[in-house]
Amino acid sequence: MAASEEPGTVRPGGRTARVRAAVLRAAGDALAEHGMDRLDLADVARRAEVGKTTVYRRWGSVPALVTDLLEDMAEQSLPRVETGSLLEDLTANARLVRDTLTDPRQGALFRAVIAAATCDDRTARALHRFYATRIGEWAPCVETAVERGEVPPGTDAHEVIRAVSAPLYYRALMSGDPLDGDSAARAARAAFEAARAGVYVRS
Amino acid sequence: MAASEEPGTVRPGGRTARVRAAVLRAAGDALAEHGMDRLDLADVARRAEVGKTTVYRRWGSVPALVTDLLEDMAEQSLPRVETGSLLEDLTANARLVRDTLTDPRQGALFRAVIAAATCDDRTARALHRFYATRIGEWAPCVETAVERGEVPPGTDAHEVIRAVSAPLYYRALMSGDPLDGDSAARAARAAFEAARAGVYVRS
DNA sequence: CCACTAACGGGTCTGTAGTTCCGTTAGTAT
DNA sequence: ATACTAACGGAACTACAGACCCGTTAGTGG
Repeated sequence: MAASEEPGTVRPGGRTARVRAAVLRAAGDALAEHGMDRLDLADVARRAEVGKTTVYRRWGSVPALVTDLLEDMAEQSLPRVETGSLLEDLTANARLVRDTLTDPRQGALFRAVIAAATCDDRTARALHRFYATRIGEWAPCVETAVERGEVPPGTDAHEVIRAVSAPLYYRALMSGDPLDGDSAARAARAAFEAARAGVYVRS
Repeated sequence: MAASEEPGTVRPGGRTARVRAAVLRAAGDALAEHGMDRLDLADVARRAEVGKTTVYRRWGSVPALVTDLLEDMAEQSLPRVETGSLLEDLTANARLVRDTLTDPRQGALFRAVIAAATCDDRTARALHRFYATRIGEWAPCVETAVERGEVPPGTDAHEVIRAVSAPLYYRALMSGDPLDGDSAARAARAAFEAARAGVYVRS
């Protein structure tokens, strides 16, 4: 008998699922309040009204819990817009990213996850998958823009989408400059102009 | 007598300075090896060949130590180049940032500091000051480019420099995409083209 | 509906990060 | 050169995150 599978895999039904949901929610709350270094699994258990043992058994470490939280977030995909203009699409994306980073709960959560990824390889991989998914969802709007002739053929769609997010994350995490409405518009315009100039054409 | 000043302020001479240097060096080594969450002040003390008590007394917490380390790094300013062309200057800057983030020691250190800043306000402020200084050092090359007529008048020099770094940090910390030579060149070109198109003109 | 056992949960134990105490070393002022 | 005391350092102490044990609850398959 293979026996010791991960707990929660054999009976993923009612209680197990409820516990997972409650713990992830509590972990999100705790992360948003104090950073990820002050995250105490016993505290998460208390908030989730769940036995401390359960949290240690199912997740074991802070990075593991954060990773699971992230994978849960990745599943809740937001619908992507598709206007007729690349600049408008990119601006919509920039606004979405800006709103996420500015939101007290979501923003703190992203900061915490990114911090956790610098310490733990599994979390880092989960984070990379998360962004790969998100970027992949938005890439088509660049591809249709190529077809419309808005940007040169051969433009790397993923690179354009990354270029929109990058300055916003840079402000949020590194430079600390305000993330106002202008930042989002400027990030979108910068990516748009660079793409039009052929900077992102694959060599 | 005001008495209890911070230790190290009254006699900053020989021994105190030596201890500070040894501890900061050891902290850098430890940060580069395992992430900042696995940073143990006792371990730092051991590496620095210094009493554990001293480390706890002078810094007390991981974020405080990281902050001091960062302020120490900020003082060691690298000379900035100034070719006759904005694109070349920006490319030089991009290469510098890329090399820093790719270097095993420096890269790990920056990741750790950024992670620490998400948990601790003092560290965050120190990090923001650090980037403000670095960006301020490079801003003049944009200003001379404005005078030469390479980019429109009213262009926000700081914003251009930030735009060069942002995609590189984004790759290093969030998306996990490789930081190859092309990335640096592309980051510089993107910032350059956006600036030329007037995206960074102050409104 | 019942049996079987996966998964939970309270209580207790342990390793270690961080604190405190007090004697020692070495900057600094005269 | 000497005195004064800031700052260091070893050792013993404390508190708490995380591991473990074992009895209880509730999904799941017949």
